Amino acid sequence: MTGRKRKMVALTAAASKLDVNKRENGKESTPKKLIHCESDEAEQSRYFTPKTGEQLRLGEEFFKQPCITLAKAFLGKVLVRTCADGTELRGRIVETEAYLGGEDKASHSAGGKRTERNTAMFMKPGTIYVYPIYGMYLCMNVSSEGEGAAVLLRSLEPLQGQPIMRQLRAARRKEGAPQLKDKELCNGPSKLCQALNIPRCFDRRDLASDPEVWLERDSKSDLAQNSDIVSAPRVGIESHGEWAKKPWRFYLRGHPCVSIRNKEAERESLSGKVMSNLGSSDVQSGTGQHNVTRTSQEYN
DNA sequence: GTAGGGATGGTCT
DNA sequence: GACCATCCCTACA
Repeated sequence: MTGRKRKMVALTAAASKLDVNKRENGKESTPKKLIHCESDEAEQSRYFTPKTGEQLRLGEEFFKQPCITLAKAFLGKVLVRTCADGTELRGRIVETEAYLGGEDKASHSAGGKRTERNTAMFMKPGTIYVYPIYGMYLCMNVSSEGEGAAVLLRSLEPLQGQPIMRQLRAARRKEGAPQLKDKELCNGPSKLCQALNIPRCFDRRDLASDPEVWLERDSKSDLAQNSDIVSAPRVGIESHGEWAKKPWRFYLRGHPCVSIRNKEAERESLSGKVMSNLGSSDVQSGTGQHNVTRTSQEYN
């Protein structure tokens, strides 16, 4: 049996377990053996202990922002996914990309093109757009203000439910592969969909009102406000000419969960900050820079 | 740690 | 039929 076939068998087995639990409980559920992992204190986040019972959820007003503004506003916010048994998976957003639609040729909605697949991009701000890519992966976007505009969620910092995330991610990996570190659970657009069990059927759901997935402000820290946001060209769209160069990927400088670092962009934004601090003109205009208060060492 | 190559099937032209 | 907003594994430094 090839490695690929082994993976498919493992995936099928994991899916079967979900079905078994669904039948036993009369409702969709996370596998029981996964639920028990939740109580493992040693596996809890090193970064953050979530508060409970607080009204932290972001409503529809939050999503009514221009695409680039929203992409930056997402940084530091917490994506929450509930399992049928009430277990919650949490991850802090540390990397996003803005796709503006219209003239943005790298966007699925470029030129106002509307298809069955990208319908969610044209729905009200806060609508989830889930699409398959490369035949075997999914990516999750959230629509923003603007015709056909949406923000791609690229990376999360796992905060809660890491054992479950690890199980979900392991289902697609080779048997006997080394265990994933926390920072490797959600450091890519498709990885975060796997780790939070975001299925294709979440497409067109409303992030502001859905009972199974939502966005929260961080109850403990104002990470994004106190961190430095790096603006870099978007990933994987090299074929789109000048649009590939637009610095519309945003991530928290030095964060270990970012999928791909762009050292050139980091240097440029840092030198721009120094110039700015010296009283120069707006070198980094429009790149959303903030004060530098953290280093990569603080995250490790 | 990083670079290179292969896998994969839905979507669009 | 070509493309693709990715991921994983392996080899090598």
